Amino acid sequence: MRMAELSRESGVAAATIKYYQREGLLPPGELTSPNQARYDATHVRRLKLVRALLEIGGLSVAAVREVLTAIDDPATSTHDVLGLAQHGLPVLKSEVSDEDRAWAMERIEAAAVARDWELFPESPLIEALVSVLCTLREVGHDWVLDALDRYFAAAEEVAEADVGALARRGSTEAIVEGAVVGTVFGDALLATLRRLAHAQASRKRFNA
Amino acid sequence: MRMAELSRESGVAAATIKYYQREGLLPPGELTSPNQARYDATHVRRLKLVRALLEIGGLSVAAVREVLTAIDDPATSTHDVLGLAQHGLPVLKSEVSDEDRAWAMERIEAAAVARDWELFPESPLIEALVSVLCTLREVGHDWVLDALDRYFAAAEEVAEADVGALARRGSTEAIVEGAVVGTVFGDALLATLRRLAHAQASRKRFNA
DNA sequence: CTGAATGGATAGCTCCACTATCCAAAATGA
DNA sequence: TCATTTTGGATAGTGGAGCTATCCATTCAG
Repeated sequence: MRMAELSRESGVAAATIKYYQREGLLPPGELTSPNQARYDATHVRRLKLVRALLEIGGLSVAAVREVLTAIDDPATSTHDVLGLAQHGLPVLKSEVSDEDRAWAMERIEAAAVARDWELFPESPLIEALVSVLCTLREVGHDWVLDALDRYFAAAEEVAEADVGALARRGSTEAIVEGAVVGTVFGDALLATLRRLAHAQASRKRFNA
Repeated sequence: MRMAELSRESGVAAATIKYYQREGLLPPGELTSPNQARYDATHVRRLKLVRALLEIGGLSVAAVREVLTAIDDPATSTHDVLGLAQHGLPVLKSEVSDEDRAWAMERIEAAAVARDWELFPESPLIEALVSVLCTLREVGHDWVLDALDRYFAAAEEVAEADVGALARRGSTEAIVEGAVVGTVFGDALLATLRRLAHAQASRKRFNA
C-alpha cells in the first residue's frame, strides 16, 4: 500500500498524513527505496485512532503524540497507563486560595471516605478536582456538589466496568492501548449519555 | 466600579474584557457619559462564569455566547435548556455507513430498553452517540461497549441527581443557569472522578 | 490644570491544524 | 523506451481562534 491508497482507506488527505508523520503521530512507512515507502494495515488503524482522538476525544496534536508515545513504549505498564490517562484532560492549574482548597478537600475527603477510596492529596487529579470544585464555588453554583457522593458512585460504577473489561483483554499492549482509548472515548460516551439521561430524568420528574 | 477594578476583581485583562464585550459575552456597563461606563457585581460574576466555561468547560467563545444567550433569554424554559445544554459537546457529524448505524442503534436501544428509556432516534444526541459507538468500532475497541449498560446506569445516576438538585432551586432563571452550569461542569467533574476511580478500581483489583 | 484612565475602534499577534508547492527520484503505462 | 503520473521529503503558506496592543477623543482625579 502506498500513499494514495493509505489516504483513500483512511479518509485523510495525503498532505495531512505527511504532517502527522512529521509530528510523530504516525510511524514512517517501510522504505523500499530512498524515496518510496510502503504502508500496511497498522498504518490505517493508527491513522483512524489519531483522527478519533482528535475529533471525538478533542485532544490536541501534542496530546495525541504523548498518548501514542505511551502506547508504543514497551516500558509502559498497566498501572502506569491508568495514571497517565489523564493526559486528555485540560490540566488546569488555576490558582486557588488556601481556604478554598481546604474547603474543597474537605468535601472530597468526605465523599471519598464514604466510598472507601484512598486519596493521594498531591496528585494532579486531586488538583484538577480541587480546581473544579473551587470554580463552581466561585461562580456561585456549589449546589452542584450536593450530589457529589452520587457523582462518586457513578464514577466508581463505570471505572469498575472499565477495569473489568480491560482485565479481560489479552496482551499487555492490548491493555495499555485499551486503557488510553477507553479513558478518552469513555468520557465522550459518558458525557453524551448523561445528556440523554437528563432528558429522561426531566421527563420522568415533570411530565409523567 | 470601572474597568480597572473590574479587571482586578475578575483577574481578566482589560483588553480581554473589551474583547468579550465585543463578542457579546459580557453586557456593556451602564453609561454615565458617552465614553464612561460603570460596572457592578453582576459583571464580575458573569466574567468569572465566562472564564470558567472557557477553561474548565473547554467551550469556544462562540459556544459560550450561545450558552449565555440561552441563559439570558427569558423565553428559555427549563425543558428547553436541558435539550439545549448539548451545546458544549463537539457536535460530531462523522459520516457513518448504514450498517454501522444499524449496529450502533441496536446496541443503544437494547441498553435503553433495559433502563426503560424512551429514545428519539433522530435527535442530535443519538447522532452523537452513534458516532461515538461507530468510531469505537472503527478503531477496533468496541469491547468498551461490553459495559454499555453500566455506562447507562451511571449516566442515569448522575442525571437524576442533577435534575433533583436543579428542581430544588428557586426561580426559573436560577434553574436555567443551573442547568447550563451543571451540564458543562458536571462533565469535567465526572471525567476527573472517573480517572480517580480508575486508580481505585485498579488498586482494588490488582494490588489488594 | 495636568496627567492618568476610559470607551470605542481597529490592527496586529501567536498558536494551531492543516494545506499547497516544489523537487528529484521512482513507478506506471503505451 | 519514454512520456506521464506518483512518491517522499522539505518548506512555505493559509485560515481561524483567542487574545493583545495601539490610537484617540473624552473624562476623571488630585
